[in-house]
Amino acid sequence: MSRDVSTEKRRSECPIAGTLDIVGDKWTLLVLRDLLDGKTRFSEFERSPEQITTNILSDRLRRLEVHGLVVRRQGSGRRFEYHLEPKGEALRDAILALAAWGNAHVADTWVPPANYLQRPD
Amino acid sequence: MSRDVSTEKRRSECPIAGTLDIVGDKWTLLVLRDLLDGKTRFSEFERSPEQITTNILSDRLRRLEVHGLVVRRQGSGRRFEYHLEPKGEALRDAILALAAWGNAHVADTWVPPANYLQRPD
DNA sequence: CTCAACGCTTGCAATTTGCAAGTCTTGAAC
DNA sequence: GTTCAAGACTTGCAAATTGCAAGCGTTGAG
Repeated sequence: MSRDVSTEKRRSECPIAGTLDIVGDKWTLLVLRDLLDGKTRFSEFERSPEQITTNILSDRLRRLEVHGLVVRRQGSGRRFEYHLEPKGEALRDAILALAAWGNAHVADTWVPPANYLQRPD
Repeated sequence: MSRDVSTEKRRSECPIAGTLDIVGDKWTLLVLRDLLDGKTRFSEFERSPEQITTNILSDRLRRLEVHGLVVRRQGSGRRFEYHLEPKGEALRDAILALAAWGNAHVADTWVPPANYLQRPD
């Protein structure tokens, strides 16, 4: 679906641009949100309210894996499980900051429970 | 170029999705970065290293204005100046978090000076 | 053994992005 | 007082990305 991830060009050496070159599209950060929320299976991501389509979901999971933010493991039976690596975990603060902005500035957003996406300690 | 901003549909009531519906594309956050960095003119954004094209830049500035993150003012002569509103300013923390992730996890990103994009006090 | 659910892939349409060129104002230089 | 260049865009069309619907190969339960 999208071209070889390893040939992708960076737009600049700016750290913000570099980050967006990896996660700056319409869907990737929402998949990461679900992973931070503890979801691990393809069908769980698919069931989120935004209704990502399967081709995009599968492409985004592959990219996240290639970039090392996610690992794909065998679950029970022949099902797969996707888990965050430290590199993906590390986006938690950025995602929480986006959530905070949404609650403050976008109308009719649901206010998540106090511990939503919070680092389990 | 893009269709009427006021008819755009939200994907869900999630605050993260709501935020991304406004700023979650390839370019918007980079324009915001430049605004936080004090740039105000069309040609200044155009000169950033990522080389945004003029049609996209003009579209993104219009969207940011419609959503109230930016105001467009008459500068000297008949030039325009774009300035952040509080709603746009409020994305600073999220953008700094993305920059921090980039510096930590993306190879060859330039490390910005300590006060880069920092809230002037 | 059958059948439904899971985890995808494929093909094609619609939308968005990218590129190049062109337009309309000033404001400065000659 | 006329050129000319810079700034701020718009337009048209090609290329890339996204969205939709359907299809396919494994399980695992009944």
